[in-house]
Amino acid sequence: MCGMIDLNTVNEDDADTTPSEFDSAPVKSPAVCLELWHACAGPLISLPKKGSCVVYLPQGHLEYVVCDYGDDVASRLPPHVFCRVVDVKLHAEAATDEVFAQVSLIPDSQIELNWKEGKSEVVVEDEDVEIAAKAMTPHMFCKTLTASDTSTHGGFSVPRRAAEDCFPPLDYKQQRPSQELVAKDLHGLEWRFRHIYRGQPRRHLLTTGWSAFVNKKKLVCGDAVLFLRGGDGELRLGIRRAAQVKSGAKVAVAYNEHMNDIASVVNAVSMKSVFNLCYNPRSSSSDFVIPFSKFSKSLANSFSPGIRFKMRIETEDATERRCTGLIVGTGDVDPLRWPGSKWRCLMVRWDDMEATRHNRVSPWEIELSSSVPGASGLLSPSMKRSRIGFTTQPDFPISRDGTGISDFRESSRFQKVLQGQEILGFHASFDGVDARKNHPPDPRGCFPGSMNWDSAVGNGVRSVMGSSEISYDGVNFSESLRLNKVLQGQEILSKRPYGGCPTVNQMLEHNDPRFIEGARAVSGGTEWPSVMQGYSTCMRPSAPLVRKSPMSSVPVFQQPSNPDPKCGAVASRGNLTSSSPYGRNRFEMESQQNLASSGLLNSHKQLGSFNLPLETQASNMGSSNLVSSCKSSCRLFGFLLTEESPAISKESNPSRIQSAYVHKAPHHPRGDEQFNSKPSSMTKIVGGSCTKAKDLYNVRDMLLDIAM
Amino acid sequence: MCGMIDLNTVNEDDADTTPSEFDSAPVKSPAVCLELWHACAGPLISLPKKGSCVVYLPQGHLEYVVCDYGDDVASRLPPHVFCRVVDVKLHAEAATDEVFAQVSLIPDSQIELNWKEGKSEVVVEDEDVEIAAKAMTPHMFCKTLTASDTSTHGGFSVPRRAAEDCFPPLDYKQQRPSQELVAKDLHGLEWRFRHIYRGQPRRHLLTTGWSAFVNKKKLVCGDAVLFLRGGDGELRLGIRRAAQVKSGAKVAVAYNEHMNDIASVVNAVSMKSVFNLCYNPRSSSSDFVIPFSKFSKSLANSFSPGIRFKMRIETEDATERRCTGLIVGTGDVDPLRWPGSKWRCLMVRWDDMEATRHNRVSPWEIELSSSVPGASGLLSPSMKRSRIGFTTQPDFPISRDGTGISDFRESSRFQKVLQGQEILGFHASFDGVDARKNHPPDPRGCFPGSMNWDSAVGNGVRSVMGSSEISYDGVNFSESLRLNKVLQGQEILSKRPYGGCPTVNQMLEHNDPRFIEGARAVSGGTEWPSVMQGYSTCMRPSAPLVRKSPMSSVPVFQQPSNPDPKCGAVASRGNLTSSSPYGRNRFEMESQQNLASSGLLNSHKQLGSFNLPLETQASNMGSSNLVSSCKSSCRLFGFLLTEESPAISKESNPSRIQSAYVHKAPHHPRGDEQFNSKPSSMTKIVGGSCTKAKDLYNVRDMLLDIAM
DNA sequence: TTGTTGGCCTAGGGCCGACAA
DNA sequence: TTGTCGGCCCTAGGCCAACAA
Repeated sequence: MCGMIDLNTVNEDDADTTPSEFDSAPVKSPAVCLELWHACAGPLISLPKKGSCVVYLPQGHLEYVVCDYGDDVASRLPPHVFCRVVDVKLHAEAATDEVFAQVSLIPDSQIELNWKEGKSEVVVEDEDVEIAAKAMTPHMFCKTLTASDTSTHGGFSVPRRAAEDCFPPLDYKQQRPSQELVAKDLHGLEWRFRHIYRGQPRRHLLTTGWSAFVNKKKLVCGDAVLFLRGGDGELRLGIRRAAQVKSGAKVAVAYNEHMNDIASVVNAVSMKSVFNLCYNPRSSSSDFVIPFSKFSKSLANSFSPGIRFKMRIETEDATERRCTGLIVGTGDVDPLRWPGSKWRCLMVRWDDMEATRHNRVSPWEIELSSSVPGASGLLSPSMKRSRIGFTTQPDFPISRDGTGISDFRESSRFQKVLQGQEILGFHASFDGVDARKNHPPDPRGCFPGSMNWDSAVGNGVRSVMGSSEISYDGVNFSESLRLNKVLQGQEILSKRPYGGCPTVNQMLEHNDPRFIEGARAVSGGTEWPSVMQGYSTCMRPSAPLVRKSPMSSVPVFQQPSNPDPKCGAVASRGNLTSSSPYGRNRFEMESQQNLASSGLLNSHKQLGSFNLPLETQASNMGSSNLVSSCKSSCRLFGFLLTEESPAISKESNPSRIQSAYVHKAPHHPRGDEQFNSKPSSMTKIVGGSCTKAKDLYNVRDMLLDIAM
Repeated sequence: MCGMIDLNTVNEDDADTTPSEFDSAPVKSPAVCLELWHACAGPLISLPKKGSCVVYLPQGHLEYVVCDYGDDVASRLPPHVFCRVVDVKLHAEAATDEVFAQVSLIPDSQIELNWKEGKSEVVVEDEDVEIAAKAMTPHMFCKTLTASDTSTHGGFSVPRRAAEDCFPPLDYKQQRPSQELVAKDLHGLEWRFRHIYRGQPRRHLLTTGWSAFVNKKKLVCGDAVLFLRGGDGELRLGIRRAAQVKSGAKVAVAYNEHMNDIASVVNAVSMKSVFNLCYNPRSSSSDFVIPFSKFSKSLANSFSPGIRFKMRIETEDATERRCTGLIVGTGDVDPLRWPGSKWRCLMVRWDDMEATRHNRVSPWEIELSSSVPGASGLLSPSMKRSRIGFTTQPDFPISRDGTGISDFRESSRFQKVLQGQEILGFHASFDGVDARKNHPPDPRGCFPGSMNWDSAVGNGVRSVMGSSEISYDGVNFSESLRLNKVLQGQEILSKRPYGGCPTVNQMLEHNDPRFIEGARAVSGGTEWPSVMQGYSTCMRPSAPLVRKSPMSSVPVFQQPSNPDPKCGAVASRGNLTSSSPYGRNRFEMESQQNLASSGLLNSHKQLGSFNLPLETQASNMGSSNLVSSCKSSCRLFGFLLTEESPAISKESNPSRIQSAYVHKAPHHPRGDEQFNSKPSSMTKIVGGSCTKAKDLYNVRDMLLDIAM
């Protein structure tokens, strides 16, 4: 009993170091435990790797922050800011323990130039050796808190295997084995718990100290806690909060920080200096920073009206849905301010009508269902020319009757785990058996990392053709590795060393710089008519669009001509004015897709994918030789799409940037002496909340450096 | 018991509407109860009146926020921004209940022009009739919480008179009279308390509900609560927190908001549009917005090296000290960025050496000790010329042996109240009996308001001579009215209707616009040599300053010549290098001052103060015909200066702007349609925290309107 | 008159095994 | 295996009068 009181007292003291209600303005701790950070971020996280190339889209960023904004930013920024990742720092909110990453980017016009010229150098800085080493953390568990866990009445019921795996062993010979656990949270704060093994039947419990933790962290039923035993034996303790509505104040803070971000980008682009964005893995998505490879590969495709596609969409509970739709047009969202921007340049029509999804998507968000391996790459040069030169060739064939083709990579990524499943470290067997069976690891020992960007962009793997299906095999393997363990619907992440892959520099098929440069200087009529925007759809003369009425949401297409003979799919003939002609049985549709894509795979492989690329960021058609083995998985996936089953439907999707960049760290782009001398004094004033102080400098920089 | 539980439950529910620890970013409620706001703001508050004229000094504002800043602001703003007060809105912080006011200003160059031409029109908008009517609130009390009040062990002990005055009467015939009190706080939230009259001897207590209030408001021993029964009988409940160290986060937020303020000023000045500043009555002072009348009157004086002055300085516990010193020079603080600025243009030397006060003050901060009624006005035209034209006349005589002359307005303003003193409404007798006896109210029924700016600036009363002692009588009366009730060291504010005074437009003695225009275009040598700054002191040739060494803090003056014969004081002869020659007995000094000032009063009255002006903002010498009756008050004042006695030393000082402007509300200076259309949608996003949302618009405006 | 203290009651925090899903 | 419940203990919140300043 004395020990229990001591525990409580200790936690009470610890609590004093946490921010009080009065000064809980968002303050971030500078650095956190790497493995704990990843554990808290969850399996969906994918971060750009230091040294890799990305594309930042200020248009998307601004749209995410405000629906309406002035022309000033647009006039100062290109629609696509090509950058190199200078640094990636991991942080956690002091008040909420929410993890986020600070990504430092530096504009690098060379990336764009190289790309336009068709060559692409990607420098790989293998600074992540120790990161990779530390990333292996098998001893970890995550449990969603039950009502009992969070009630004031009792303690925390520890799943048996979790306790045995993560906690120091108890002396079971004693009648009531117990010990004191000390676990550090993301901020390094220590939390002490009494761990006891008692009851009939025996079970592991955390008693004293637990309720203090629950109170201080404001945990509620549905939140998850996460214990992790590091290689050093130290116990770490993290939180994954249940999806919750953001308060007005939080929204406001996020807005503020976003505007700072954008202001700093404006400055940084003109100064070619570093700017920072913050990456919040668990916030709602708005992909305004994407890997360069994903960007370039997606643009290697041609997006003609009538092409079917699919897209993964996250839901609040971190589960994922897959939606399919039809491209109905292309064109600038905002031809005045962002001419030539690829941001949401595709007008789409979704298959499920009840969804109130955006009717515009960006090329990299989607995967074309009807793309043919090799076709895109083979046709792309002429495509580019046709795009500019008004040829009558359609960019791409359209699958027969509009259903398009879907791939099955999704299904293999779903690792169904039921309650009571074993917790396994990396050394244990993988759940992704099918994938491994069919695609043994790269003989050169190239292990994909858990963070897709790292392995993909960092290693600079890029297919010659720019078609992502070339790299499919490797990706599938990578993903099966990534999400291999789940306990009670909470993923157990087994991280892999990465960075061992050799850099592969390959040529891109894009040779026409105008494709990216876009119609920035073009008022209309050349590329995508900029007078058509919003609900209007644009297309090339070869596939003229006939709109019934300006406000009609159901445009009518003439059927495209010249379907690609190599493609197993046939151009759509359906009159698209009929309401949702695709609303047919999912299984039937996907079976069709299976046939089409499996047939395509072989022809594609013949095109010379000499390497096993590790990434699939480029969104294009999916095809897989796993088709024969994943029938049941497909059914599962179809089931998941129709029923909400969070415990099973948690999916790992490393090929997306699913997060919004919501916070920014400071930078001082100008060498102004007065400003350089200021931070120290200001930091002193602000005291402990160092990051907040830094944010202020942004405002100051903004105001004094830029505004005045 | 059931009733008690109900009470607790109700408060628990109420608590849900208060911001949680997670979203306690400063959010302000849009409007609060006027009388409660004033009660919480305390007696030191003085707000500019709607329609009145003020001078905003961005230099002071910037210095308050950052010690070091770029040249951009300065190049965009004049040192003195003449403005009209468009609006004054009262607010309270949602998280802390701290009151603040939002002051909307619009630049008005006409004020400056008129002033330079010697004429001054001040429009009085008598929109405050209902305000004045509501401002009368006799039924109020304020109690500093004791250890018992804030302990979890018990409730709140209500002072008997307070309970009888503010709470609904109890049925004392019952054995244990009790009732439920419902009081609304600044945000309109209702708090319920059980009010019981029990114990032996009987006393009033708040039991059930009290601890919930203490917890939710995070009250600690030393904070004060404030009950107020409005005219409608509704009970109101406010908080005055004890002086506390601001957290880093708070400092950061304040910084942020200040920068927004300044940015909006830059924009507003160029656009001649409205900008907003926020006025925090209880924050530390930095007078960068002052009433125009105070500004102009103070500058009507001549500030020559060697002149003695006094200045009121606030201390943390809201008490006030009065400091005296000597003017040792004049000149720009920052001749490069703010040439001609009157901000802290006076270099001073304080009498008490241990004080680490700023060695520069602004003219309106001080009151000259040796000014002679009429002398300033009579001499000022030549002064202006001499200032520009290098005459050899000293601006002003200096009192004999450097002690100077102080007035007794201070003393009459102190209304000593001991514990247990009666609570009296306005209708009751004043404590300022002396003042009333000697200075009956203006026969025209002009009652000074509790907010000095209102009566002073709003009524536009200005003396012909520009010497504030002319208006002394009225001021003294005003102030005695203002601070007439104190209970337990907490003031009970009895507000008066104001605005009943007729506008009096009078000519200023300033005819030379260059006096104000300053040496903005002058590089040096004409007015105040701008090459001399920082520690260097400037003076006119007639009163040359001999500094022992450049870094010496003890400059040596030649004694000024030509003391004004009308002045009872004689020019200082003391060698000012001797350390603190003024450090003598206060009473002796003040007795001297009494004699001097009383002698001066008559001569002054002969100069034709045909009106009874109501304000004393202009800081200049004080003189009073109260000299004979305020001997004891003087002693009290002297006592207060030497001993820290917060319960008694609380002083009303309406003639200062003692607060910093720390927060700003939004404005949309640009007529841009896009911006005008934005607020509604953004407000919707932010939801309840409307003011926060507005703040965001500032940032956006800043970024998009100005920066980009 | 009112701040502080001890007495006393009780709601709820917190540890336990029982029981059942 | 583990979520929930009732039993039980005990702390601390909270109401009270006594006492003292």
